[in-house]
Amino acid sequence: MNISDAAALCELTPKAIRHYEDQGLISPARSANGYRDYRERDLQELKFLAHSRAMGFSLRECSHLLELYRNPGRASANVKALAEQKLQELDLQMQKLKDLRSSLSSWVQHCPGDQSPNCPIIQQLAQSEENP
Amino acid sequence: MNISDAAALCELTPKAIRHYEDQGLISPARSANGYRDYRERDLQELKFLAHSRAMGFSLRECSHLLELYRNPGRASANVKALAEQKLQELDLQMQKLKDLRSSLSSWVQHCPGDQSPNCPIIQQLAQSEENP
DNA sequence: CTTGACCTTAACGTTAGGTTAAGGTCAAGC
DNA sequence: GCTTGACCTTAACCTAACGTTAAGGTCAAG
Repeated sequence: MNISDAAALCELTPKAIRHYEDQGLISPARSANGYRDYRERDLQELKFLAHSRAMGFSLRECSHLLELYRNPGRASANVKALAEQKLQELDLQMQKLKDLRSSLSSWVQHCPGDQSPNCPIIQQLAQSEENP
Repeated sequence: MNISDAAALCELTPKAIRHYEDQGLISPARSANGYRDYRERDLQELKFLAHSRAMGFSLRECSHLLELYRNPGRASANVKALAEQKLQELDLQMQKLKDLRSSLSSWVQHCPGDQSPNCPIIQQLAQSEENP
C-alpha cells in the first residue's frame, strides 16, 4: 500500500508518516520503484502512533510506547509508568490553564468594553506586582 | 540600564528581550558603546510584555496589546475582544485536556502495572476505533 | 595589563510536522 | 507512442519563542 492510502487509513498525513520514518519510528519496505510499501503490520503500528499522538504523547514518548507495543515480553508496569507521568503533565497543564482563565475572566468581567481607554485588563497587565 | 539588569527586573531573559526587539516589539536606545540602554518607559513595556506572555498571549497578540497599551486613545472594547478570544482558546484547550485526561486516567486504572504484558493502555492505543 | 563579567551579532537547535520545489513513476485516454 | 494528471521521491525552508553555543568587543577591578 502506498503512503497516501496508508495515511488516509490511519488518519495521518503522508508528511507525518515520513517524519516518523525520519525519526526512526517505522521503516516500511520499498517497492521496486522506490515507493514506500506499507504492510498490515506497518498500518497497525501507524494507527498505534496516531492514537498515541492524539493522547498527547510526544514523538519520543510514542517511540517508547511503540517499543513496548512491539515487545510481547513487555511489562505493563512500564506502560503504566509512562501513562501516569503523562497524566501528571496533563494535570499540571490543566491547573495552569485554570489559573490563567480565572484571572483573565475576572479582568474581562470588569472591562467596560466601550470606546473609553480605561481598561482594567491593560492595567493588570501593566501592573508591577507589588504584593509582598 | 543594561539588558541583564532589565531582564532581572522584568523577570525575563536577555535573549527573550532581544527576541522581542528582533520581532519589532521594543527598540531601546543604544549607549555610545553600542549596548542597549533601557529607560523607565522601556522597563514598563517589558513588564507589560512579560505579564502578557505569562497570560498565554502569543508574541503577535502581545504586540497588539502593547500597541493598545501605548495608545492613550485606545478603546477598551478592543482590549476586551482580544481577552475574550483568548478566554475561548483557553476553554477549548482545557476541554481537550479534560477529555484526554479522562480517557487516559481510566486506562491507567485498569492497568495491572505488573510484569505481565497484558495492558489495557496498549490495547486501547492499538485499537482500530471500530465504533459506529 | 590581565582577568572576569558583561555586551554584541550570527547561527544553529528545539517540536511536529506543513509547504513549496524539482523531478521520477504510473495508469488512462487518444 | 505520447501526453496528462495523480501519485511518488528527496531536499530544504517555514512555523513559535526562545535556548544555546560561538566568536569577538567593552569595561571595571586588581
